[in-house]
Amino acid sequence: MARTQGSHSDITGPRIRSAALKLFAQQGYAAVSVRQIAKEVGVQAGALYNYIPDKQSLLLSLMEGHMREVLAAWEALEKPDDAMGLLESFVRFHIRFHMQRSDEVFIAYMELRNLSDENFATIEALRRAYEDALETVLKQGVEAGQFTLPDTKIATLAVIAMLNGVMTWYRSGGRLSLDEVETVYWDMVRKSVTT
Amino acid sequence: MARTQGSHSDITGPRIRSAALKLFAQQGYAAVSVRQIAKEVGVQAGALYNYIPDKQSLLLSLMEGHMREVLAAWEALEKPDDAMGLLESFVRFHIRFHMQRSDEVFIAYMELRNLSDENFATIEALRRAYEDALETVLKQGVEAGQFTLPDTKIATLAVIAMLNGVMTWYRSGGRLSLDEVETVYWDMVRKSVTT
DNA sequence: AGGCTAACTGAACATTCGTTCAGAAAAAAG
DNA sequence: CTTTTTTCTGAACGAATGTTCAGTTAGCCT
Repeated sequence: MARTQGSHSDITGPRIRSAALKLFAQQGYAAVSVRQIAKEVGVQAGALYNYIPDKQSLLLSLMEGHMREVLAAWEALEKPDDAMGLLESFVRFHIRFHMQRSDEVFIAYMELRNLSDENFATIEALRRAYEDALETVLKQGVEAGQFTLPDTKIATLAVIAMLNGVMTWYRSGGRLSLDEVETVYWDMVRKSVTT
Repeated sequence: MARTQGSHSDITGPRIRSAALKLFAQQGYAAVSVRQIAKEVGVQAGALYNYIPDKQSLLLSLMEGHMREVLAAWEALEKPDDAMGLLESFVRFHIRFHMQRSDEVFIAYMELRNLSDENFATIEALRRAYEDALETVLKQGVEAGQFTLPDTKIATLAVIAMLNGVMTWYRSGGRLSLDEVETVYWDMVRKSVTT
């Protein structure tokens, strides 16, 4: 046997990516074998190499794709222009967007150490760009006298870390709706940056 | 050759644990081989099995040991009895303690998925106990009218996530001293839980 | 109908993995 | 000094790893 029924590049390619995404998030990059990914797709291990140069490139591609999507989504969002409204937009956007892609987020934050130095630098630059988006908002608020912060850089990291925490515990169908969670977090963030 | 000069169970045991700790934190449990740990200790791979039943037990032991130490250290701490003072104590304790053991923390939060179901439950229970310590403080503050929180459970998780964020970026010798960092975070936490 | 090519199989490759164990040597006990 | 015990070596085990590739077939084109 060789080429199987209904096989198609357009289909197999994305399926490899989504299978890898799910498995990497579940078990970690190093713990997932190429054969495991192939099995999930329903194909032999060797077939993957028609789509990826090697395992590490697959990881990089997943991470880089995710980071670029986050940035693009934030850029594309319609935003108010006062700092307070911007910050609320960011908080709600971050929680909503990241909750919809918890696997991608998990990988992007956990598998950095499995990247080569060069690839690491690539991803790190993208993450910094996203952090800068928030810091810009905070700086604007400080200048306008709306926020009181001794250090916008630390505040940026603190807020993002806090928001990322949602993904470690929130499960849809739980006690609170996603909208309620957004509001609770926005409340805490707002208070933490104002006087 | 067999037993080498100066070999001693009392020495090799801890050295295995600390080598494993360092390597697991650096590269992840799944990516570190038993032979790598052995090399770091300066011993052959087989020798490790005089000290551990298997690789997984080593991971569990490291995680469990850490969690118990955190809990014990918090219990042993001398604390004020008003909620505000307690919360400040917790924030400063958490940052200081966890910064001194960043490897342990990293492992305890990242390698949960490499644990068997039973072992996972053990660690999860210990983590919950620590979270409860903070939630108790928050509840006390809410009852006393000092804190304003719609949901102490979420607030607990949000605060811990925020504090844990320090470890992803703080490096000693940087722009701020650990004490200053503590103060900045305490400021944000205090404001986020009060009106 | 027949040929072409894209898509996949299945076997093989050298390495590495976690783990076991008989035996050797150092340290402790007598 | 001799014996016992503790601690480690070195080789071996089968299984699994990432990756390559010649061969086979399904779907498209003419």
